[in-house]
Amino acid sequence: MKMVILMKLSIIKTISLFNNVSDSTLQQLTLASKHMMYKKNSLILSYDNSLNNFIHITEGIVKLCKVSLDGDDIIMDVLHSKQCYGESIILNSDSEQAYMAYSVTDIKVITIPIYLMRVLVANDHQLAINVLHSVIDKLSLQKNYIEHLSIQSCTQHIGCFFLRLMNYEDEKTTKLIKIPYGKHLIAKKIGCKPETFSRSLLKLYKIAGLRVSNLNVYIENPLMLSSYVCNKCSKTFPCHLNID
Amino acid sequence: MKMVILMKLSIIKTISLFNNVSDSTLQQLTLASKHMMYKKNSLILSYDNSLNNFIHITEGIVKLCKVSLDGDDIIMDVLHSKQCYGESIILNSDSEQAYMAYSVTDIKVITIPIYLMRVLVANDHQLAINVLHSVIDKLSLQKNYIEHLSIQSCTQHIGCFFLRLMNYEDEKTTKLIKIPYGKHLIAKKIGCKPETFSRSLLKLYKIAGLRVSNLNVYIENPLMLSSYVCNKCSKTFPCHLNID
DNA sequence: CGAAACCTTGACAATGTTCAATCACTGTGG
DNA sequence: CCACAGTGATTGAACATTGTCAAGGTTTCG
Repeated sequence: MKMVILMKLSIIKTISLFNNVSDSTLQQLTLASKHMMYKKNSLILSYDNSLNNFIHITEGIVKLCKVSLDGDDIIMDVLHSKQCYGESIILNSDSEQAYMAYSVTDIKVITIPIYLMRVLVANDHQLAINVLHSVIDKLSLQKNYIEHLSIQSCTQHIGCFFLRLMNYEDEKTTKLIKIPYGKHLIAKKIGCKPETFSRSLLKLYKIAGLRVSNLNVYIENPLMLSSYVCNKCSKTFPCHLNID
Repeated sequence: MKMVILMKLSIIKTISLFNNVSDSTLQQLTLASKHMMYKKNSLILSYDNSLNNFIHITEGIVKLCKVSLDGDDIIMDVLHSKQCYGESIILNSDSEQAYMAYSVTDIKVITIPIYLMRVLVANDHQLAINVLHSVIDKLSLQKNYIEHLSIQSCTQHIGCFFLRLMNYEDEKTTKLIKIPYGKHLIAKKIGCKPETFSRSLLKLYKIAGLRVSNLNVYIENPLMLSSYVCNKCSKTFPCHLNID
């Protein structure tokens, strides 16, 4: 039993949100955390659960969604490993924030009861600062996202997605990248229809020699791609966004 | 001189971000704050200034912008009285976050050096919590905004804007509202061209009897409007957003 | 009154969506 | 191992929405 707790502790310690927090905080987090594995396409958090749990992705990819009145599901976010969800409900468990979470690949996650997070943030100043940091980062990413939404065409969005993926996969600008999840989901995340996504890939081939086969993408001319994608943006290539 | 400081203090105390912070914090905020008035269409913060100042709008309307590579300006946000800008740079003075701020109407604002905010947040737990609260609220508003962006048509956006304005102006659903700033700016904020904005107003007239004359808007059938606007959203009327 | 800024309108181009048909890939059971 | 169903991806044609450009109308304010 002790072994399990030590292992949990060592994992909790690797989460940047918990850097430099007090030993007491670490201990409580460790004891209350649940470490779970799920198969691809499982329901991780239902509407209700998402209001009561903070979640950290240790491995794999998770999508957050809502269901619209006419039944379609809306992709709110796609989380990769080392990302988390639930800061927003620490101070304010607003039902507007209730999402559903599904695994997109096989995953490992850690969940922590939100009431505990609430207590700890109220008492551990360092934890509060860390959470603040994390939320501010998300806010910045979202602002960039909104900026992109209002400026870029669909084709530019997709190019942008690949450019960031390139950045993310390798510090040097790789020409060969791997799509992390299905095109259907990418299209939804970007906010267009799968058909439009397909056609955009064709355009990107003409523009920058971007070739897709299966889940592999080869970009012949990354500079050309970035000049097409980023020409209307306020920032210069490479975009310093991670996957958001 | 003492009178001025007392007045400043009393104003600082009304800002919800500073609720329940320590007396020492209040005192430092009061001494370091600058209370300014600007005429309509003035530059409030340049790119550089916006990285060094936290700003709170006491009265009037302010717009935050960036300039894109091809010279257009991009509206990042429109702030109303009691709103503030600068939490994002308290922990991370990232140049991506540098915006320019212009007054849209005559305004009164308070600025506080960001380095002071940084020190105070690091030491005053209550202040850190308040800032966290504020940032989380903004994050939620942005998530809703993104949801709307990806779901609604331009006409729906505009209808949504008016519905929220109705909510904001009066607790009861008023039928008569006043546009707070020029249509040009609304269009940019919503993310469409002025021409499209114009045409959308016509559609809204046909749908819900929405009439615009000058800066006055009369909505004959608010329920009809909300059913048109909100049919694809995950939330029901009335939308609990304030102006964001 | 008249200039400048703002708003509206029209015709057309560009972009994205819808719907239907087809193709390709995957996994299952015979 | 193959046939088959089911899912996901692509393509085409018609359609809807939004953007662009140009012209003309309105409001505001000196």
